[in-house]
Order: sequence, then C-alpha cells, then structure tokens
Amino acid sequence: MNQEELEETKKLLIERLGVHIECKDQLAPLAARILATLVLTGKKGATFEDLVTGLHASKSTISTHLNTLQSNKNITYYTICGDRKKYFITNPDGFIINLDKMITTWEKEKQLHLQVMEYKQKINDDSNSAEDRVFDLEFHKDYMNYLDQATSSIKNIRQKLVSKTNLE
Amino acid sequence: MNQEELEETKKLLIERLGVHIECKDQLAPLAARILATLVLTGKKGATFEDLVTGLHASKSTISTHLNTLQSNKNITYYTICGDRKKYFITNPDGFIINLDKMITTWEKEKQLHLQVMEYKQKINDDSNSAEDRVFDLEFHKDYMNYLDQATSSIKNIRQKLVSKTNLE
DNA sequence: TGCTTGGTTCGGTAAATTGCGAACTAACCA
DNA sequence: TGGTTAGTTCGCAATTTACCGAACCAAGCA
Repeated sequence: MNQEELEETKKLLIERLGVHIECKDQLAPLAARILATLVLTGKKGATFEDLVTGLHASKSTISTHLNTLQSNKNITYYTICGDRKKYFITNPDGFIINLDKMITTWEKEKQLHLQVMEYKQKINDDSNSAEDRVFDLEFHKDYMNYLDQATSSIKNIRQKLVSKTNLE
Repeated sequence: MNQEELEETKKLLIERLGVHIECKDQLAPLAARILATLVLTGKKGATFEDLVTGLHASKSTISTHLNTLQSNKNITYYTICGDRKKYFITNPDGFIINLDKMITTWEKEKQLHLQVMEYKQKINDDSNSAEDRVFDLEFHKDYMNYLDQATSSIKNIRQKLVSKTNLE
C-alpha cells in the first residue's frame, strides 16, 4: 500500500471516527474531527497549523474548538524546547473521564427519581381509599435499582483502571 | 400540602427531568418535556389534549413529537374501549432499550478502534527501523479492553433485567 | 524597529432545529 | 347531513449552531 492510499484511509477513518464522536459526545462536527485526527496521529500529536490544513478549516474555528476541547478535558498538549508550537494530543485519562461522566449522569438521574417518588408518595397519601391510590412506585424502585447496578459495575471498572494507571 | 403546591412541584419536576432527558437523549426541548410528563403521570398516562394544555404547546408540535417518540420506542399508548383517545405512557422496556443503545455504541466504537489499529500497524510496518516506528498500539489495546469490560458488565445487567421481566 | 510565526477575538452569516398556525382528514354521533 | 373530537400535514418564522474572515495581539528574532 502506497502513501496516497494510506492518506485516503486516514481521511476515511477521521470521518468515520468523527461522526461517531460527534454523536457520542455531542460535539460540533469540526470539534469531533479534531479529536478523531488526534486519535489518528497518536502520541506524536498535531499542531494548530496541521489541523487548519488537514481539516480545511479556518484558524478561528480551530482555535475556539481547541479551547473548548481543552476545557472539557478531551485533549492536552506538550511542547518541545525552542519550538513555539503546541503539539495537541488526546487526553490519556479519557477513559476515566468518560466513566466519571456516566457515573455522575446516573447519580443525578437517581436523585431525580427520588424526587419524583416523593411527589407521587404525597399524592398517594392524600387519597383516602386504597383503590384511590394513583401511583405505582415499583417502576421507580426498579429503575433506581437498575441505575445502582450500572453505577456500581462502572465504578468497579474505573477502580481497576485507576489502580493500573497508578502502577505505571 | 395543598393542591396548588402539588401542581407547582409537578411543574418543577417536569422541568428538571425535562432538562436532564433533553441532554441525555438528545431530544428537542418539548419532546423531553413530553417524556418527563409521562414519567410524572405514571401508568395512568396522558392524552394528546392533556399534553397540549399542560405544556402550553401547539397541537402540531405535540403531534410530531409524539410520533417521533413512538418510533424511537420511548413511549407507547393504551386505549379504553369506547374512548377514542390514546393514553400515552413511557415504554416499560425503556431500561433495556437504554442498555442496548450503550452496548451497540461500544461495539461500534470497538470496531472503529480495530480499524484504526490496522491503519497504524500498516504505517509501522512500512517504516524500516525500530526507532522509526511511529505508533504505539498499547493505547488502543487498553481502550478496547476497557470497552469489552464495560460491554460485558452492562450485558450482564441486561440479562438479569430480561429474565426478571419474563418471569412476571 | 519591523517582520514572521502562532494564535485569539469579534461580528457576521448560512444552515439546521424547533415550534407555530391554518387548513385538512378521519371517525364517530345526532 | 352536519357537527364534534382527535389528530395530521405543511409552509413559515424565530432561534440556535457552526463556521468563516478580518483585524488584532504577543513572542521572538533579524
């Protein structure tokens, strides 16, 4: 396989990965393409200029997206002495940040279900007869149980990842 | 707590849940409010008219969103003999559909990483010396390992949920 | 001091999303 | 046959998003 073909596959993969990331992480198309590019370039990273030319985008767009990606902890950069450029790379803690996001979403969801249950319980208490009881709380109990299970299994994976990272 | 106060809490909860669902499931604001309303009304459900008045929205908006929510399997409805109205409720299989979405996303992600690894391997093979090797494939191996673990633990929870549902 | 490189800021615009209203259909019933 | 209820369709208006270009800044150096 020659150089041109490899370039083609690279572009194709940036596009595919880009679309995936765009949907999964709710990022703007070009922000996702930047992340995809950085995944494809690996530890070597890419400079501001590389991204501008590689993605056919304007400097302003690249600048703003690089800043938001950095503040979202999606990417970082390293520098080389005597070289003014920044070499952007994907955040090596990306896994863990992903897991943390899932955990916080689920915990927030659990809090919401607790609030809903409280509300429904009050309505049920206000009704005087048993057949008057409007709400069945089983659904919320099941849902919270499901959330708890999912949360704890993901926390488990997180723990293993963290201890492995610390060993290295 | 009197009737008005309960109405207030209901609106507040619809709003909070709505914002959460809107972000989590990438739905239009009003579509998320519909789902939130259905969670709050439980097994009793809500009619088209209830939603139009409760959410202060137009019939057309409610109509289109109800249709998309149905085709996304987010909601269903039941009917009462001699009553032309549909009573919309949240899809009881919501849990499982959520889990399935996570699993497919992760499996797709794994496939993408495999393709990226294949690309990087080719580049590495093309280089003639060892210090020339551009890419470190460890990252992708770790990532795929993480995806596998997450997938299998969620599949496990899914299995438990399914067998429980079938028993009832 | 002025030029180059690396990057930021800001105003604007094209396109996509979201919701609305009016006109329409389809089923039931009086 | 006409009226009512339940809901759909479609064109349009208001936002929001995503990107661009031009002007600008700041560090280094010739």
